[in-house]
Amino acid sequence: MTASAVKSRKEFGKTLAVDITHRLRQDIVACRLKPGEPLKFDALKLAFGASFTTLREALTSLTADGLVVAEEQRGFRVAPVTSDDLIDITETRTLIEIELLSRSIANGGDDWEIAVMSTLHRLGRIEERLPGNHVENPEWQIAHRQFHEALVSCGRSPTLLGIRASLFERAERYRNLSAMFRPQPRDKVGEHRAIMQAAIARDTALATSLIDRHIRSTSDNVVKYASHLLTES
Amino acid sequence: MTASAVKSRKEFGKTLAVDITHRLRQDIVACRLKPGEPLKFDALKLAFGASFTTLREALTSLTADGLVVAEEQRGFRVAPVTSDDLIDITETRTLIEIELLSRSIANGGDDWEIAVMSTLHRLGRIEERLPGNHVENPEWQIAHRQFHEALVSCGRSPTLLGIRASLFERAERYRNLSAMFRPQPRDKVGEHRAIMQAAIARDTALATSLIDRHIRSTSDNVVKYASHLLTES
DNA sequence: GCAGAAGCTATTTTCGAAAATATGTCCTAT
DNA sequence: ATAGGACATATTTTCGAAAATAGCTTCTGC
Repeated sequence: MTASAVKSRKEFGKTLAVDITHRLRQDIVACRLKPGEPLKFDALKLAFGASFTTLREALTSLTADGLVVAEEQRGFRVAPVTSDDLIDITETRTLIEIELLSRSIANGGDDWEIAVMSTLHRLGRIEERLPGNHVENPEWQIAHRQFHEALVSCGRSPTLLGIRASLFERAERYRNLSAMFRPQPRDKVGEHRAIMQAAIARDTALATSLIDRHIRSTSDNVVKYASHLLTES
Repeated sequence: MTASAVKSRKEFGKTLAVDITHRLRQDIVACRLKPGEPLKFDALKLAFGASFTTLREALTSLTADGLVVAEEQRGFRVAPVTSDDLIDITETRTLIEIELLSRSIANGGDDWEIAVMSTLHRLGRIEERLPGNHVENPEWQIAHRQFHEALVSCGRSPTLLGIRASLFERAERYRNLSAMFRPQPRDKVGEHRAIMQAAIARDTALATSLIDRHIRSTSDNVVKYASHLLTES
């Protein structure tokens, strides 16, 4: 267990349990906690400086997110990574992302266009500064997430947006897994720009088809470079 | 607070926390715990016979399901019912239910057809026995849920099926709310049979259009008979 | 009369000990 | 040798007390 060391308390939320949930989530998504790894309370206590109860609450939250699995009376483990799970996430994401992007294109106004363009711009600037493998760079990850969030931000469905956010995180874990072994990052700049342009142009058919391919090709890349890490099938 | 009295321990799961999660969920879906009602630990302790910690874990789980809302440092409340939320759930359900039904029609074999027909048959028998308002009857509720589950059971996506199950529960709470005030139950028998027939006939377009209307009309009925209970807008 | 502080009460949140359960080891009988 | 049982250890799960926080009431100064 090489979890994040004890940082400043209550970085993310008002309560310790919420804070630890976020930190555990980050550690799992970043694969600092390895897929399938048992999450034992003694070790977590040491790493996060919280009691059984608080940790238990955090793990229960993450179980709902699909990042942790619980076996009753036998504790918690980091959710394993499998090709079936990756396929499942990818298919579900395309369905939901396409729906939300369509709605955003229909509903978005000036502010939406500005948000999409500016988040993409920021992402581009970060990529210029770091020509290497930026997927491991947290700054890039945040900007990347914010661009995709901006695209769907006018979907007007809290439920669907919540599901989308959760799936994005589960997928991000697989991306991080593959990034460890990918020699050079594939060029997403062009893909992102094309999606932005189609969205701003209100070309729903093109934009959704591009986002569909974007999600699928990301998933294919994971299979290509990290298949040896995926258990099952 | 008129929650379910302390029943036999560990009815649903191996651990007490999981058990209490299920019981609390049932109480919320059945509206025995009213929407918006504060869930105070002293009262819950009395009603469920568990400690702070265990209750906290259960409430955290239900927060992820959208049946409970948490305000940090200010405790938990039963999720309020609002027209916006009902619309959101309904729209999201149609999207996901249509997708899963299409996939089931494409993938389902003999076993699937048998499951769909037999669950509908059971539902019909229960409705015959109880010509009144059967929505309040737990036996009917289980059979109704099992019929709809059977329809989508070959959707082959654990993630999507999990989301569907969660949304079904959230919608069920609204149905129960409206059932309290609806004078006579509308006749769902015909609707259910038509959906079953279209599904078995592998008429995807018809089946999905029927399920879409089925979900929307259920939602409309809630608005019709329980609008005075919905806060916001 | 009222704003704001200070203290008191109600409630949530966190903790570490104790109970319950699972897992591993060693012994015995066949 | 091996299956099965009994003990010992490791780990999770649950509990109630203690700490932290929010909300309410009262008091004071203007």
